[in-house]
Amino acid sequence: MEEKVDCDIRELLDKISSRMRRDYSESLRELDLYVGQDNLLHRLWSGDGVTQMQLCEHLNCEPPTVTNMVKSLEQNGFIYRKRDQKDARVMRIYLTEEGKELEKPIEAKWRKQQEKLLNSILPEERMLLRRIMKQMESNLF
Amino acid sequence: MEEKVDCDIRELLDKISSRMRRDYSESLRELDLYVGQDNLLHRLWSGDGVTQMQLCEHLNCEPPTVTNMVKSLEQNGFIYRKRDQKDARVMRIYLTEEGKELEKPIEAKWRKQQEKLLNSILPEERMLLRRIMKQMESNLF
DNA sequence: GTGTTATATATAGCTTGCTAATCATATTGG
DNA sequence: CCAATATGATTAGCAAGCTATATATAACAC
Repeated sequence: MEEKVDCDIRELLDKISSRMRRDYSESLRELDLYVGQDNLLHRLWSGDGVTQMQLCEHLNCEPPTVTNMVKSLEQNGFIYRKRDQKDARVMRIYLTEEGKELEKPIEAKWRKQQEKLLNSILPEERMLLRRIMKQMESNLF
Repeated sequence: MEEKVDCDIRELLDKISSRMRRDYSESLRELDLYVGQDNLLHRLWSGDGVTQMQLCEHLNCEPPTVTNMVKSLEQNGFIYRKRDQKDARVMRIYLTEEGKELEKPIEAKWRKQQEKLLNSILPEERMLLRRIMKQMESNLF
């Protein structure tokens, strides 16, 4: 019985996240972005000139993934790359004007998505949910 | 303030699910499977001879995704395809012996993963979490 | 019965992710 | 100073996911 509840949680998490990703992905296409690229841009909005390794850490993904995302975002004109002056191995990533302009529309989409997700869930429940999820996060890392 | 809490929830969900997927993916490689394929097999364990459209619905994904997954699983010898007798458009998917044998090891991995995820979260909290997530699920669909 | 429309699957081409292997540059040890 | 090692990024190749498009078959309309 309790086993079943736990199992539902794993499945539910899976369903919710894949559905969210799908919805969100569709919504981002309006801005000529793919899902995940918004997170990379998010990191840049709080400070340009970051290395790809730093993006790896922030996105919690592997270097080739960042290489691909950066390539795609550069081709679409949202960012540009510049080789570091002191260390020629390092690429530093900067926002273009177009990239900077995405901050507000993306934030609006985030807000919209979280409103949809949390609809009719009470503030106390949200607090509790957040606490439990924090615990789950630390369990995984 | 409350805005911030909500935002954390969206981000947390994203982090948790991507981390879970990553861990799980790595774990499945021991069985020569890729993440997502276990869900397809899961549908077959509760009844063979399903069409690809039915798999689409169960996995909540698009037809080309199922085509690719089925191709990969067939090449690895876990399933086989047979054209329907009455409707020549339809492909029916069946488990091979190898595919059937995966049920227990995969269930073990599920259990292990959910134990890791829910570590130190109390039964009452789990019940509540499940209820809130059910609400979130219905918000999205 | 033939033409049109609907349905099931497949193909092409894209991005996100991964791993394994490669390349270029830095750093460190002798 | 030069060899060995470490580090940052890239490339190749794979699977999950998508969209748009194509193909084959079925069902429906006239």
